[in-house]
Amino acid sequence: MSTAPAERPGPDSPPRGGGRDAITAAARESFAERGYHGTSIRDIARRAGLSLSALYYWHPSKQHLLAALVEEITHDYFRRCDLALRETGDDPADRLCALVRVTVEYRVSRRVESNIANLEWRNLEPENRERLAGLRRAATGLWADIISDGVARGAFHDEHPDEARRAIVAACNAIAQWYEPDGEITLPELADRYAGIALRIVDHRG
Amino acid sequence: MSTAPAERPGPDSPPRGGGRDAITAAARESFAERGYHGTSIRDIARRAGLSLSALYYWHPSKQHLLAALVEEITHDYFRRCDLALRETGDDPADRLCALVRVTVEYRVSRRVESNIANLEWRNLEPENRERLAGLRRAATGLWADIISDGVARGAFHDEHPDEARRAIVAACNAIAQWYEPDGEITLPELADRYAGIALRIVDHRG
Amino acid sequence: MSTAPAERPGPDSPPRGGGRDAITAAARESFAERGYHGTSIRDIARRAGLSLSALYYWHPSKQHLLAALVEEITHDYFRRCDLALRETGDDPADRLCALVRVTVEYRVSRRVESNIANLEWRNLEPENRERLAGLRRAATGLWADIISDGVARGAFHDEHPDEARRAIVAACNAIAQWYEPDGEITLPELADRYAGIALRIVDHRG
Amino acid sequence: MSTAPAERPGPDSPPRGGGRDAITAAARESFAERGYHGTSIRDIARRAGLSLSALYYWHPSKQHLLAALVEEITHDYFRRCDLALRETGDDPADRLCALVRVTVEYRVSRRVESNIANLEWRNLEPENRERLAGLRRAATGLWADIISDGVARGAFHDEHPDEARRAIVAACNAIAQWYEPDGEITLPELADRYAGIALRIVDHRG
DNA sequence: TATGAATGAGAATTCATTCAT
DNA sequence: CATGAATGAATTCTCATTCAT
Repeated sequence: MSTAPAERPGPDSPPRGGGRDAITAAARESFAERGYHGTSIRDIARRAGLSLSALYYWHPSKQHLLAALVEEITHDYFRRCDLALRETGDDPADRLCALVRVTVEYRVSRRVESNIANLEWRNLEPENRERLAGLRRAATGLWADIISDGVARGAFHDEHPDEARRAIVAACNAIAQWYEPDGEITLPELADRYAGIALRIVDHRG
Repeated sequence: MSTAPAERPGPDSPPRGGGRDAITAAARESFAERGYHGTSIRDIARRAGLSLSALYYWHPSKQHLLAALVEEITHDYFRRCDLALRETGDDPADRLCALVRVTVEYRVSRRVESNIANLEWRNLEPENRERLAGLRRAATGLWADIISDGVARGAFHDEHPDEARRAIVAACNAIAQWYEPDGEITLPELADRYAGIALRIVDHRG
Repeated sequence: MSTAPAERPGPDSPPRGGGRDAITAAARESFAERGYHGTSIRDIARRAGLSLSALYYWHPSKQHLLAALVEEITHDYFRRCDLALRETGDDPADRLCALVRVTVEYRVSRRVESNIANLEWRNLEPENRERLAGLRRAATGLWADIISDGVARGAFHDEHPDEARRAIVAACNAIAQWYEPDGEITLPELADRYAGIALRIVDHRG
Repeated sequence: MSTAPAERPGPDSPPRGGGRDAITAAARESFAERGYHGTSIRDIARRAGLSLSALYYWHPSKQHLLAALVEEITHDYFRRCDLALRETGDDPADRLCALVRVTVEYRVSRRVESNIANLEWRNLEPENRERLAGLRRAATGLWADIISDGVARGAFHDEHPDEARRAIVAACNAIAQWYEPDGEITLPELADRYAGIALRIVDHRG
């Protein structure tokens, strides 16, 4: 209810007239390209094809725009993780691979969003940051639980699960920074490779 | 002795001395804390305890300040890598571990600098970015060469050296973002753990 | 169907009557509280529980809203003065007291309106101000006539009737600025006291 | 030697041309003419013959400008009252007349300032208002003490000293709103008339 | 009658930068 | 070496107002 409509009107091209969505899309792209402080609300309005004031009709402030964006992205990512894990059995390796897969897929198919969530977090005002901190911790927990479970069951042999988790997450997150959409490597293939990397990091032994 | 403002920063940043160093230190901290665009030149001057004009005496512009910082950091990091590799034999595993070690150490002991080099790169103006791009590529080359050598020699068995390299580098870089100086883990211990992670990523088999 | 815009729907809409009156009442209160320029048309609409557009349906502009208010207040006050004097004999002291009484009563029972008429006069556009200037002069004339009549008849002995008039009017007008509705003094008592003050100012000798 | 920015103003201000004083003078005139909210900082800057930014070099905000002005005026007025009373004997009638005289003089010779202090008080932010509230109360106290002393000594016979005080003060304050500098009446003469009015209000009997 | 969506002008304030001294 | 004073452009945000529906 709070942000974008449930129905997505399409992946791109803000059509004139869809005020709110055009602004959100423009903000997303601008923040991703130049960062929060590097983006002026004029940039956003221009990109959305609207006036400066229209922006304020839909959003109370630039900060609110960022917060709404980060919130939506964070929820979206978390929901996908949750869903993927629900469809996966309880084998730790399977679960780790599922989480890696969904993350890689998200970083690739939602590059722009991923970079915002990863890089602009620090530009949230404390109030907004705190509101989302719980969700962030929950996402961390998804990884941590799988890894500690794998270690407990003897599937993973890494002795430093925190470092393993951080390394895996950092590697996956970085994808959004270097991935070029027209590269030759396919998404499933990339996901496979990162799943392999993750399994090796936790020292999985079949 | 030249007194011209273009002089190189000789000693290793004593926190507050005379003009130039105070400014550089203040800029470093400010950029790291709030990002380039989130920092005003007044923030820097205030932090340095100097007037705005003093800042312009030493540096022609805010962008120049960033460029100088990024340049220094990039050179410094690269020099350390180079040095470490020179003191290491030609065993790929040894070399990979050496590079991980020096990187982890840098990310921890120069957290602030690491974050600037990693996050503010995109705020360099094209001219400055291009001037440093070669050095960046060279650093990438250090990792790539080691890995491809290891694969060639049969020490590493990973089939996707580019992904392995990116994963290792991303994991190491991320340290600067989460490391807390007063955490209980020691630096050598941390370096060991990341060396292990790296070896597993490239699928090293002793 | 797009989501609600930034501004909250405002759950506590005042139970005011329909459109026009709600707007007038809201404008009256807002102008009194924060002044004409300190009040935005949005403040008024919000207070009236109506949309911005509804406001423009009833009033062509913010300035018109002020002018209408001042006009109504000025007429209302003048009518009361006129009425009171009509019901009073031709004894100057009686007439002066009657005018004081009606003024005090107005300043107390219509505090908000009194302050608007007194303080926001200068924010009328020249056209509106001129339209009401005659009425203002007429009100001044009521006082002046009584006083000069009293002097002529030997009832009042003040030698400076203009200053006397101004002092009496200023004293009465100021009531609207300090009077607290829940104070212990009753309105008739207050009117009596000010009547006494006025008589002393004009140096009335029974 | 000019004062440091954003600090206290010098005692003498009006000479136009030096940044700080020009701004203060321009703000004074603008606020008096159109009120705080009716004045834009552009108006002030234009009037001062300076750029918008110069204004912010000297004053941190528009509100600060108002607060500084009101503070200076209030102090100045109070100081004069205090001084005048110190030079006056302890006869209540003499003291009341002295206070009236100094007030009338202030309202006439500092019309602009008087109107600001009287009309823009409500546009001070709570913090600033509270800081000055004590001084305001002290000024009220000067009047109240004299009147209650006069009543106690049997010099004044008014039975409602609060109303008397308010009426006198309101009458004096209003002068700033109607007085025209080129009117034919001289200042001492005006002061005499108001002293007479005041004595009659308190029902002074020689 | 009313509203939702939009706008251009203008609000206060901050920006990086300059320059005489 | 360093500063105090200033500036024009840009910043975020609010204003009164409009108009199709």
